Amino acid sequence: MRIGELSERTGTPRRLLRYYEEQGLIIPDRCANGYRTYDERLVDRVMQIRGLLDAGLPTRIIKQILPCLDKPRAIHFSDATPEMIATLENERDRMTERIKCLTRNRDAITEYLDAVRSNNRSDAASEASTTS
Amino acid sequence: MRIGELSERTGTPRRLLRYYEEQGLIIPDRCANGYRTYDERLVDRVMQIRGLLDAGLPTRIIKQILPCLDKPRAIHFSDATPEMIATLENERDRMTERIKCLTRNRDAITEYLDAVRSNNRSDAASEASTTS
DNA sequence: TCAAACCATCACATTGATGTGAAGGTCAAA
DNA sequence: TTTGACCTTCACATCAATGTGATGGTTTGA
Repeated sequence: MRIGELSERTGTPRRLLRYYEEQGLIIPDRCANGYRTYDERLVDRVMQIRGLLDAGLPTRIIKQILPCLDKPRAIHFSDATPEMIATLENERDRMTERIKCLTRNRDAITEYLDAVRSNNRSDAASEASTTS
Repeated sequence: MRIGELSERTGTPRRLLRYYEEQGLIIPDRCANGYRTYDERLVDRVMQIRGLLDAGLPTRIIKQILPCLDKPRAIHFSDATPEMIATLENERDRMTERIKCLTRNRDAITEYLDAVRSNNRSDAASEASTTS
């Protein structure tokens, strides 16, 4: 598919698809006229990239971890230098921290919302009992 | 405590502590000479802010959700306008998405690391059997 | 009392992710 | 064959988070 379709299907501005390419996150083919042409699988890949960006990872890191997330992965064992492994372990730990932080705060929001809701219910109840 | 100590205890540059204040995330007192003075509790608060920033939330959103994460929270019910509730529900959902994305990818990294390790083990084993 | 180590404000720079638009090539349909 | 909807590259702009440094006031200890 061409860039327009990928853009529509992933909800990503064309500008950013080119940017991700520039950052080495995706590598489209080119057809004879110079147009980029994207493999079907890049739809998921782009959404994965967007999710990771939204979760605070910079493209530099995403580029490093992306190749390790594919199966079959035997192909990528060559990347597994000790430095790379250390990087991955470090990023995994940072992601775990992020998950903890997000979970904690999300749960607090949920709790707050529950409290507000039950508060409103009792408001409504007492109002009903005084106005009727 | 003053800004230097808070900076040390949270690992946060002074510049950023002032920035967070400018964004309305923390509100230090001032002593007579104009120096900022921070409550003990702001240590945790700053680390919470940093965690959320690192997890991809912008200060604008952090500012909105922070007041709802405190207990006792009865004080903050006044903030609970319908728009605020909608915002919170929306942010909660986005956080859930982030958590899912991070978890999925972190688990994939873990899986990759496990695969690499077992691969290295079998390398070592076969090398041992051929060289000894 | 003077130096060192704090603090203040202000301002300009940078970086990463994005927005926007110009100038021009390609292609399909009227 | 021309129009409109694609595509290309290039460049400049913006925004949030952060770095850095200038300039100057305050406090503390030798």
